[in-house]
Amino acid sequence: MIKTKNKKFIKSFGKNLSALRKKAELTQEDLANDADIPLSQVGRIERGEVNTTISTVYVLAKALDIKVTELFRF
Amino acid sequence: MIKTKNKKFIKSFGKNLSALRKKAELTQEDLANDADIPLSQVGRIERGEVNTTISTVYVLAKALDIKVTELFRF
DNA sequence: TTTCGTAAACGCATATATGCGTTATTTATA
DNA sequence: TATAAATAACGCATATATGCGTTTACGAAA
Repeated sequence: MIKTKNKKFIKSFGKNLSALRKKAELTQEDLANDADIPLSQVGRIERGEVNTTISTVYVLAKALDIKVTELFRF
Repeated sequence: MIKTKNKKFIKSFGKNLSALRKKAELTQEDLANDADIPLSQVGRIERGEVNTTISTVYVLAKALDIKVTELFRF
């Protein structure tokens, strides 16, 4: 059970990821391929449905060619 | 199965957390209490044994009174 | 050595992220 | 409108993070 505050944090993270992905002009599928994770997972993360792990954050940052810290700048 | 590169990332995260905790002059138990997570979990994260989630990173940052991005500055 | 504080290292159950599909639904484009 | 592209929303199995407790190891101080 995720606490209310954390749910908001996870939602914000997803929104930020979505924005950064679009800024990079990538589709969810592109990002999924580049990060080598399932497309469905990218969707779930962006929608704030899952409390993703730091290793996934790492591969997403790599694929977006940005620093991990950028994904948390919101 | 965590990839080699990611294992290094997780290890680095743990080391950084440990350093920031000590800088805040907190024991693992203090941090666990403040972040409201099990003591055993703090240990596992610091040793790089687990690929922790962003919500745990969030509560750790809160407890340490630092920004989430600081935990990824390494 | 003995005691104490701290961290490591267990075991085990439960919740949930992930991985891999498939099927809607929405959005954009011809 | 029709078609395609992109995303959402499923289902389900597996891996693993978490939660909680206990035990062991280790260093420092008495």
